[in-house]
Amino acid sequence: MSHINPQSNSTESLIESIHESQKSKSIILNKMYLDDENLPEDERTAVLKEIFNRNIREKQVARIVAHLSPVLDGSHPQSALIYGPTGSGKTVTLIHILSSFEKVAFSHGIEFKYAYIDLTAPKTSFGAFNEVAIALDGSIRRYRKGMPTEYMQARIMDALSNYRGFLCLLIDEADNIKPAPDELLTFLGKTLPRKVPCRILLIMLTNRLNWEGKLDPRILSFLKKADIIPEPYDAMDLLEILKLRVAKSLDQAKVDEAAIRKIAAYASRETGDARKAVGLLAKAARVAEEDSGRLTEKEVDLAEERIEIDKSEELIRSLAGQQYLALLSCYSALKGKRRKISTGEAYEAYLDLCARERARALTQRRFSDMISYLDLYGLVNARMVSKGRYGNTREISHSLSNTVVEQLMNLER
DNA sequence: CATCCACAGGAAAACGCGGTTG
DNA sequence: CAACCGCGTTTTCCTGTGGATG
Repeated sequence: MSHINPQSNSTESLIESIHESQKSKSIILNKMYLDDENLPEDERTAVLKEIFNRNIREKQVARIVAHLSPVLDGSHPQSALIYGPTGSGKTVTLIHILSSFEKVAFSHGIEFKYAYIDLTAPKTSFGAFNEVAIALDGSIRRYRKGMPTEYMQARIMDALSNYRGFLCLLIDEADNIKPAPDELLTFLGKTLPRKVPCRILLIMLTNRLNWEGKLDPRILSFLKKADIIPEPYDAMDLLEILKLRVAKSLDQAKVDEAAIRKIAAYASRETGDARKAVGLLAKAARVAEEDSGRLTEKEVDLAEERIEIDKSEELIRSLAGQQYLALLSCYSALKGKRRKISTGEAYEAYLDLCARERARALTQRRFSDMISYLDLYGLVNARMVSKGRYGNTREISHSLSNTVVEQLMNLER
């Protein structure tokens, strides 16, 4: 550090100047707001508050509030089951409503609490009880494994034994309890209300429409559910959400309005998933930083493409060995030959590949299954065609862009 | 119109592998 | 330690398919 010769001096100035130019390119001022997962809880709710102050989810909010409103008169509304695709803001909306509702209820002199139970990661019914207990008795520690569920239930009841108001349990991804959700739901819906003075209101969120079909009908009967289906965000909603994020996290002078519109349009065309939209925004901002230093429609296109590539790469990495071999053989067969190949040709290529890799080759039957798997995940296109007398076969063709294929070919593992 | 190709895809048997039991 | 079990994967065997072709 202390010893400075002329050479390192020039290097230092180089570093400085590069740093300067990087800085002038930098768009992201606060990347925290671009990453939903890592946003601290209070910031998160703050962001939400702003979103709702802009009246984005008016209709849905109205629906749900109408459902809850009997509480203000002291009567007990039904439990609710809320369906909605991922990223349509179920969780967000409900947390917002409930926290506001809590305040309103308080001003009406009514005790109303809510607890958020997060089952976004799949849980066993034990794990689910654990979540409930943690949410209710305020302790942070998890209960150790191997504890009887009765004990957990007792803890839950203890926690509630002095509470006489309303308790709303918000169960996120309620369908995620692994073997069977019956145990938890029976307890929450049937046993608990009898043992505890407070009034329990279950709100369950799921993205599977047919979920209730899988439930025990007896459970359904005491759940007395009401269905609410929020529709996904439309482009206008997304635009508002994105603008908010841009204001929070980016250097607005360097962001084109048109680019934001484009992101909103893209995300709403795809799924209406707000999380994806924000993800795309983040990617585009990063692309812009590396590149021109401005976030325009061009950067959005680029980011879109990169997300596409990342997705398929991740997908390919997660493939089982044999499936990966099958994929390789498809594309190596495609490279030599024309645009379309038959299953037989692909299988031959696969056999070759296996011989070279000294891996045990699987049957054609299995291979054909793997082709359908690859087709399902969009790594190849494989549609059934009949060639009349010359049989039925799948025509396998590209579905990945050439750049991806290049990378995939020498993606060693 | 019957035939027949070259596979698809269902069913069931066989295999493999970790874990358990006698 | 062998025998056994449960479970997911793989093989084997099988029937089905749709249109070009004779």
